[in-house]
Amino acid sequence: MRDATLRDVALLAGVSPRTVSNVVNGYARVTDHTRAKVERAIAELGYRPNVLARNLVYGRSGQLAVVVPYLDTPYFAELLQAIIPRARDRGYNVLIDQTDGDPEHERDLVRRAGRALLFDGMIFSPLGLSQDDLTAVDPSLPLVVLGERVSNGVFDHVGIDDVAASREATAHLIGLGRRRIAAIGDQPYPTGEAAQLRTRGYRQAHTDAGLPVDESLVIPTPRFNRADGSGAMRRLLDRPDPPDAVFCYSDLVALGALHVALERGLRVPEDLALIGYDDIEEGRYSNPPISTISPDKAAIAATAVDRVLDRIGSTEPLPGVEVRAAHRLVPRRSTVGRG
Amino acid sequence: MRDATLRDVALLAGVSPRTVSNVVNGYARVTDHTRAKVERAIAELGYRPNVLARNLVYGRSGQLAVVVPYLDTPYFAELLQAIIPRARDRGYNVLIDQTDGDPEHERDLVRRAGRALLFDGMIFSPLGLSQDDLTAVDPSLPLVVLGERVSNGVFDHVGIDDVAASREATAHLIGLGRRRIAAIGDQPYPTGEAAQLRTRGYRQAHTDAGLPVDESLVIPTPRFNRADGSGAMRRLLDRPDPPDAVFCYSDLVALGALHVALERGLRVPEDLALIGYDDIEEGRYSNPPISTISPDKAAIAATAVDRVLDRIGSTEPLPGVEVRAAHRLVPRRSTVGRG
DNA sequence: GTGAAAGCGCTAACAA
DNA sequence: TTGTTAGCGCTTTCAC
Repeated sequence: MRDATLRDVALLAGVSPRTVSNVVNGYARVTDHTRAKVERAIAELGYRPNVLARNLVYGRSGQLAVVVPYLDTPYFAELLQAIIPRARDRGYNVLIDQTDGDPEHERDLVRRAGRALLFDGMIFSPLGLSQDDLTAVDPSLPLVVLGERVSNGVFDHVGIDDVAASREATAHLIGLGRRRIAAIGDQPYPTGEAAQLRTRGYRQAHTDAGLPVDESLVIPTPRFNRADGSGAMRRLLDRPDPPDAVFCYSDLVALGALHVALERGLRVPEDLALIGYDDIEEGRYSNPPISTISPDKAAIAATAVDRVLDRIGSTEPLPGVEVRAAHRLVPRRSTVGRG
Repeated sequence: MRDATLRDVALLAGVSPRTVSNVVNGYARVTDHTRAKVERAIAELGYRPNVLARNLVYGRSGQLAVVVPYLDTPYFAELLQAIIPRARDRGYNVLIDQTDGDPEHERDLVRRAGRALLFDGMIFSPLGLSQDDLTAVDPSLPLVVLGERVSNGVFDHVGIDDVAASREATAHLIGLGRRRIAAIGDQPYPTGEAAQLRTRGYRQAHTDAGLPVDESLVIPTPRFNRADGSGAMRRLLDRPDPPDAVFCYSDLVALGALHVALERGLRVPEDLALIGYDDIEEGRYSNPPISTISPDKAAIAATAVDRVLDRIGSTEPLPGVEVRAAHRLVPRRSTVGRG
C-alpha cells in the first residue's frame, strides 16, 4: 500500500494540508481540538513526513559528507566515531565515502560536490590532493579539510601542530639518550604535505639538540599502514648500522615496525625505542604498548563539525580559518620501558 | 548566485525542459545539433541536476543505510570498507549510523526506517536487539541483518556458521593437547544470541572429544572489546587453577587477553594458547600473531549489498533467506608457536 | 487559527 | 524529435 501523505492526513482529519503541516512542525498555534483530530489521523494512517520533499523545499539535504581515505584505518574510524554523534546532535546525518587515497576520486569528489545537493557540507581528509587541487574547489561548498595545511583562506583546516608534535616526539627519544634515530613515513612529493611537516619537526629536534641528521635514516613510505612500517623496519634492520630508535609517522607504522623488531629478537625499548603518532587504542594494548603523540580527537571532531555547520548556516561565505587542536606526548613502554 | 536549474538551461539553449532532461539522462534520441546547444548551455551555466528533486520524482533516495554498533571496531570498519565500494558500483551512496549498541536507538532506527525515504534500504548489525524486536520491524523495509540468527522469514540474514566455526576453534585447541580451555565472551541473555551460538560450538567440541566442560571457565563479557578481554583474562589468571588455553569470541577480546597474559609474564602459546574470531588485520601484527576464525568478509559484504538492493528493486516482497558465508580457521603463533 | 494555491527542480505521460 | 504540462510531497505566502 502507498505511504500516506500529508494530503491523506488532511482529508481524513477534515482540515487543510496547511494545518497538518502546522501540527507536524509546530509552526503556528493550532487549537487543541484541531491538533487532536490531526494527530489521530496521523496515528491511524501511520503517516511519516517525506524527508525528500521537505528537503527539496528547504533547499538542503540535512546530510553531511565525511570523506576519508580508508575506513579501516583506526585513526579515521575513531574520528568518525566522534563525528557522527556530534553531527546527529545538530540534526545532521553522516554520509561516508572512502577514496582509497585515489587522487582522481578525491578530485572528482570535491569538484562535483557543490551543487549536487546530496549533502550540504563536507569534512574531507585528503590523501592524494595537492594544495593546487584544493584551491580549485568551488568556494561555495561548505568544506572543512582535516589535517594541517597551509590555509588558502577559502575553507577551514582542522588539525594539530604537526611540526611541534614531531619535534616533541623526536626530542623525547633524544632525551632518552638515543642518537641514531630513524624516521619512518616521509613522503617527499607534492601530496605528502602532512608527512613533510613531521619530517621538519624531526629535523628541528635534532638541530635543537645540536645533533646531525643522518639522511639515510629518513625512510619514505607510500602509506601510513602496518605493512609499510614492517617493510621499512626490515630494511633498517638489514643495515650494518641499524638505528637505536624510530619515530613513526603513525601508530600503524609503529605497530608494523614493532612486529618486525620483535620477530628479529630485538628487545623494545632496550635495543630499539619506538614512538608512534595518533594514539589509537591498538597502541595501548600492543606488547609493549607504544608511546605516541595523542591528538585531541574529540576536539578535532567537534570543531570540524561545528565549523562546517556554521558555514552551512551562514548566508555569506565565511573566511577560511586554521584551527590547531591540542596534542600531547604519551610515553609508554616502547620508549621508557618498565621504568 | 542561485544555482542554475534545468529551466535556466532550457531557456538559454532555446529548448524545452523536456529536451534538456533528455540530454542529461540520455533517455530519448536527440538531434546532434540540439544536443550540442544544450550541452553548451549546461557548460556555460555550470548546471548540475538537483539530486533531491530527481529523487522526489523517482520516489527513491539512492541511499543505503548501514548501521553498526561501533565504527571503531575493526571488524565493522573492515566490513564497511568492503560494503561502500560495492554499493557505489551499483549506484548507491552509503549512509552510516552507529548505535553504540544502545537498544533504544537500534529499535528506534528500524521502526521509523520505513517511510522516511531518507534511504531505500538498510544493512543492520544489531547488538541490543532481540528476535522479538526484529520481528516488529516494518516488513516493507528492505533489510538485511548481519550476523547469524534464526530467520523469521521476513528479511535476510547474512553471517557465518557460528556454531561450526566455534567448534573448530575449540577443537583446534583440544587437538593441541590443551585440556583446561576457557571461553571469553558469552552473553547469557536475550540479546546475546550470537555469543550463545559460539558457546554452543565450544561445548560441542568438548562433547565431540569426550571432554567435560568446566562451566567456571566460561566467562561472560558485556562487549567484545579489548578492555573486556583484559578484564576476563585477569580474573582467569587470578584463579589457583588458570586455563591453559582460551577461545575468545572476537580478536579484540583475544588481543586484550593477550596483553594481560604477557604482562603477567606468561609465554604464549607455551603457557597459554589463544585463539580469536574475526581475523582483523591487527591480529596478524600482534606479538605473537593470534590464531583466529576468518569469516569471508568480502562475501558477506557483497551478499549483504546485493540482497538489499535486490529487495529494493523488487516490487513484491521477497522471502527472507539465511545466507551462510564461508569461514576458515587460521592457525598462527598464538596457538601453534613457531612450529 | 485555518484554507487556497504557488512553487521547490525534476521527470514523463501525452501531444504535436 | 521536441513542447506542454501535470505531478512527486512538502512548506509557506497571502487571504480570510
